[in-house]
Amino acid sequence: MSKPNQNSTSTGPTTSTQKAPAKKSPAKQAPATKAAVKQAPAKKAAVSPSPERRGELLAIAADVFAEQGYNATTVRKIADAAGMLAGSLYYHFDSKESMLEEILSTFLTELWDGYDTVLQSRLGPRETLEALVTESFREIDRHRSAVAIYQKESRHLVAQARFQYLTDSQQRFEKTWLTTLERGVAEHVFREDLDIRLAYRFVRDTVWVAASWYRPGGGHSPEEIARQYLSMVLDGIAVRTT
Amino acid sequence: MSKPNQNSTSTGPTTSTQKAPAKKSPAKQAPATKAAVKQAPAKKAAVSPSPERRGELLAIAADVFAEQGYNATTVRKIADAAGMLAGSLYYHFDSKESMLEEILSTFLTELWDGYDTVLQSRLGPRETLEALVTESFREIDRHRSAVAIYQKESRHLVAQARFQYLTDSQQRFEKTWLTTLERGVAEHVFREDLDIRLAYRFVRDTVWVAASWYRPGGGHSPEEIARQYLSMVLDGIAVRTT
DNA sequence: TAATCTACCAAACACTTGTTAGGGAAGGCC
DNA sequence: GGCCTTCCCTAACAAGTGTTTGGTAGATTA
Repeated sequence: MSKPNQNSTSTGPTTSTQKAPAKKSPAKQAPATKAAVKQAPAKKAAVSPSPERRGELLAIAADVFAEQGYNATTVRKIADAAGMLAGSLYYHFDSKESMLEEILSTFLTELWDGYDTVLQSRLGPRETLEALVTESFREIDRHRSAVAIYQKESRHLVAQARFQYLTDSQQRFEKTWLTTLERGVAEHVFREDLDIRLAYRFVRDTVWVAASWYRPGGGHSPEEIARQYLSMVLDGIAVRTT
Repeated sequence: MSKPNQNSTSTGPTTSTQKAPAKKSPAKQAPATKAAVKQAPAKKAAVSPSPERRGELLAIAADVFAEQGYNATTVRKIADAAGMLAGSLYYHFDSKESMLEEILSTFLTELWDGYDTVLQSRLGPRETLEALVTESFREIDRHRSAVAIYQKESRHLVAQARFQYLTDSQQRFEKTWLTTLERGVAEHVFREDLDIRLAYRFVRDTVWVAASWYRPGGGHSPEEIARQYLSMVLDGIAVRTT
């Protein structure tokens, strides 16, 4: 009678794999509606529940996921935080997992929008690194919950076909950074005596773990933090002995 | 008839708070045995189940916790990995949570043993930092699962009185690092133009996130990784422009 | 040989989990 | 007015959860 939800807006960033429902989730539940699985009912348009409300609820869910962890978060807790009952969430979303997916895919889409803008500027390697790091801190500022969730859960999710885009994004991420670092070494702006993969992980991790402690409005703007981080990453914390 | 378990060996590192059972866990379950909660039955000695077997099982549990996450890990999965049934675990441990506690407390105890050895040597600030970082990578090498668990779960656990020692350890950790950094600034071996708290988080995070990708026997020894990390942290990845 | 321990199994328990089905109040539109 | 849509509630479900209880095979001790 009333169930127009589904994730019509999960654009599936970086790669538009758009896998069919696949259906795996918790247990073989309700063998009712035995058909209607074969090919997905032609994507029933893309409307019904207002996208604004979805966005609100997703923001709430993201906060709870980030704070308690995905598995420790029950749909009832999310509903509580939203001031409604558990079942009501299923008017907007078709599963707890699809909320997670939409949160992460939205974040990654915007992240890569920012990265692509940087990369298209074709800056030098050092300037590219600076711009990428700064952009990363801006994304942490904007999507701090999503980043925290990504950090904690992505490792367990990559196994599932539904989250294929996480793997894709990660690979593209790695390639982007490695290329930048290698270019820097070739142009003699980055040290060549370092293991480049180690340096990659070093830069990557130092940036993103900041999401675990960063709180917006805490005296430091993202750009300010980025500047300090870059100063440490590029020049180190030791005093120059010249 | 047979239930000699309990966590007699959880020494509760850094601070021996030794809180009583507290009993909170999953729901108010089983109103049977309504008494026997009031004051904990006087710590029934400290023997029975062989400590070796406990250690084996804890190592297995730690691996599963680290890989799947604590909440996503069911006791049945642990039992599976150990080649036994879920209920049998309760001969050795009195709860899933107490396994987690023993894993983390064991790790932290050994970690602080190592740190204390370093700190007692009264090295200069730079040498202290180098030694602490190196020691950290050795601990990651030895307790990689425990470190991974600590990274992922400690944030949710600090709220519980049972895990008070996590907070204690964290505070001591912070004080140790901040002092070392401040000393370094005072002695002009570390840059003084940096936000010291930011530098602290920078160093702390860069070290410990390595546990998420580090795999022992992967070509790099802990000391080797430490050396490279230290090189980046201290001198940066950029080429010196003198 | 009998008594005792150790370490596990088998089966259940009380409860929580994600999810569904049907219904209904509020408001806009004809 | 009647109708439809939007958004939520009530109440339940089936499976999965941590944990307990009682039992027992096999080694160890007496």
